[in-house]
Amino acid sequence: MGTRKGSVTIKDIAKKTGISITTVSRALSNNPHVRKETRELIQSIARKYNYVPSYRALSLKTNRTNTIGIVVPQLTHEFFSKVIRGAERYAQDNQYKVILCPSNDSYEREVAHMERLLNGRVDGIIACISNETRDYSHFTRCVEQDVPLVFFDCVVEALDVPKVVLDDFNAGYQAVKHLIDQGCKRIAYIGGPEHVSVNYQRYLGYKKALTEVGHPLNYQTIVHCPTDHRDHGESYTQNLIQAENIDGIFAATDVLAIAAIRAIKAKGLKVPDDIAVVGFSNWTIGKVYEPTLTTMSQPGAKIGGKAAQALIQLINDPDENHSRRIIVESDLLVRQSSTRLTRSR
Amino acid sequence: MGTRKGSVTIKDIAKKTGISITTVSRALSNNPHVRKETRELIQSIARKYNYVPSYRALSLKTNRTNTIGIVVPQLTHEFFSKVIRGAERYAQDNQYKVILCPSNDSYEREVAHMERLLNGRVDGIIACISNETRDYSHFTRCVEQDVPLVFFDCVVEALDVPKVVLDDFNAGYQAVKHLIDQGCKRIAYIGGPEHVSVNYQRYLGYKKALTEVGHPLNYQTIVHCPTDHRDHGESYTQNLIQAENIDGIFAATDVLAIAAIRAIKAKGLKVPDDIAVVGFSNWTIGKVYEPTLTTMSQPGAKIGGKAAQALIQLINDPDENHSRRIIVESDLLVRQSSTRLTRSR
DNA sequence: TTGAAAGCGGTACCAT
DNA sequence: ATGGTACCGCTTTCAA
Repeated sequence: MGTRKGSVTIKDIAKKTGISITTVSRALSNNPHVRKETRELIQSIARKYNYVPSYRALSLKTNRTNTIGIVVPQLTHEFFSKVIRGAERYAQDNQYKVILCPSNDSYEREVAHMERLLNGRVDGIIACISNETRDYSHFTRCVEQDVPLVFFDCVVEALDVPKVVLDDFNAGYQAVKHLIDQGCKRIAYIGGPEHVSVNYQRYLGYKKALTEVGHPLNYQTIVHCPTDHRDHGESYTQNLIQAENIDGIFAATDVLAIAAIRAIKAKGLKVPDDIAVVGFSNWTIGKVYEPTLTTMSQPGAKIGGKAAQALIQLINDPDENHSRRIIVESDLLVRQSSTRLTRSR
Repeated sequence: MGTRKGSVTIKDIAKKTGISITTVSRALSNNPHVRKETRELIQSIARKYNYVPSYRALSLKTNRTNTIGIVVPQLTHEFFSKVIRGAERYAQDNQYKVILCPSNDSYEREVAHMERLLNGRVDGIIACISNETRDYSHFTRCVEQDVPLVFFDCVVEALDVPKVVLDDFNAGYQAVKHLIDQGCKRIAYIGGPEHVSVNYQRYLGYKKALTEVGHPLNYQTIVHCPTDHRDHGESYTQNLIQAENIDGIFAATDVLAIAAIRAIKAKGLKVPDDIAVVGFSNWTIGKVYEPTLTTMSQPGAKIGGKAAQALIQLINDPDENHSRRIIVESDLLVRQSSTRLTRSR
């Protein structure tokens, strides 16, 4: 009996049959250098006693854990849930398991997770850095120790590893372009912290779209919220529409978009007729809310799947081209909150 | 050099210092039977060469993985996300890591996950069975092999293991009681598949509340949807309000509740004035939707945390009382969709 | 075709 | 205080 209570080892089978450990091992791995009868005997005994090879012994021997770690800022977040789902799906289809490392947007937790992964527990790591993270040495260490690493969404540009990202810049551009096409002239921007690169890229896309058609940039109508929580979104939008005469809003997240719409409604204005709104991320809520929310897609499962794929490639071939950048496209999903041309009145 | 590229082993340090492996091991674990200078020398070398004990060797030796598996039907689901967050949090605080096993409500995947966990990869498992699962032998096997197991939410009653559940029956009762208190006389029920025990319990709570105050049970106003998808919810509700004259709905999930409200609005009726609605689960959307949704709380993080706690207890003390049932209470959260007495007109 | 033994990276018992 | 060695469960080389 092995040490998992009730678990049988190769040694047990060897003893029981009087055959050597070596032969048992060979028989169980269908090595041809074993006589057919011997093999069948051993395999039947193994089946009978419910033999299962020990994961622990195997991973010590083979230096493989068949496990990857996934470091994410948030768990209860539609985008990250989907990323994890996509990554897990790809991993499972390739015999890998996934260890979950939510940092809860805390730098300390993120570092702690990385530390505890760099002891041979996983074969590689997928990570999205937290909003709070300014120092990247825990990731540098990972690379130094030759643990395969792939970033997604919020990445460390300085590190020479594969990165899977949305084309946030172009997505922001498209969103605002759409508002312009709907006839909006004074389009505001409201987004999360500017230092988070995805937000900044979306913002740059906004600027480009406006500049391109010669709309003036009014910095009074550009708001970088300290977080993208609903509460902030509502109050900032309130201030915004109080002070400025706008007819369109591009919100860098759906949460902020819905918060904005609530504020607009509260002021007695109508969406999209008075102010059209486009969000970002395609959250479920946007399909159900009234009006339904125009938004940019952010295919989390696809991003997660591609990240897992890149990681597993890297594990199997450590010398491949590291600095690949895998870009996932975002699509405009037109719904009620922005469709002014087709409105009924 | 160990076999993680760049990783140093105890043996390397022994060689480098000319000290025995044993002493190095002792020094690194702060064993007092090592001379202070020796210890400090070894520790400084270890630090210098970035020594990290091998997780793989350790887990083979100690028969501990410090990892637990969590089997859930869905990942991108607010409730399960929260459960996972709660479980992971507790696990992390107790030096455990979590392996994710989403079954995606597929019996096959659930079985596959369990198989791959029963090889010594984890110290224990937390599980919620999928809607599809009718055969429980993969869980029976888990118990037979003495792998600690804890169920939550959708549990296998027949198995003698700890279970963490919401008091669904009482919660359903409270929800309907609230509608009655609001003056509703003809209250409909709409829920997910009846064979899923949590749905059935909520339904029983509904029946009890009605029976208790002498309201007649009208089976025309009791709908068990094949799934709890929005689409089903909307069409079933449409039929319901078409055929029956109701003034209240208890929906066994928030998804169905919102679907119901959409159908009601589409018919030109008002919530809560014409029909009051109470949902179940306290999803984020219910706080933002208009009207905001009255609902029963379903504290996922708490449930996950308690499950992890029970599991880790079981791991550390396998002889403890197995058949514990840990019941988490649900609270009524009154919002606009049901507040008829305080409505402004 | 089969078996003995070394080794993966640690720990811990038994000597010295 | 320090070192030799067996062992955890399995694979693999070498020998027979």
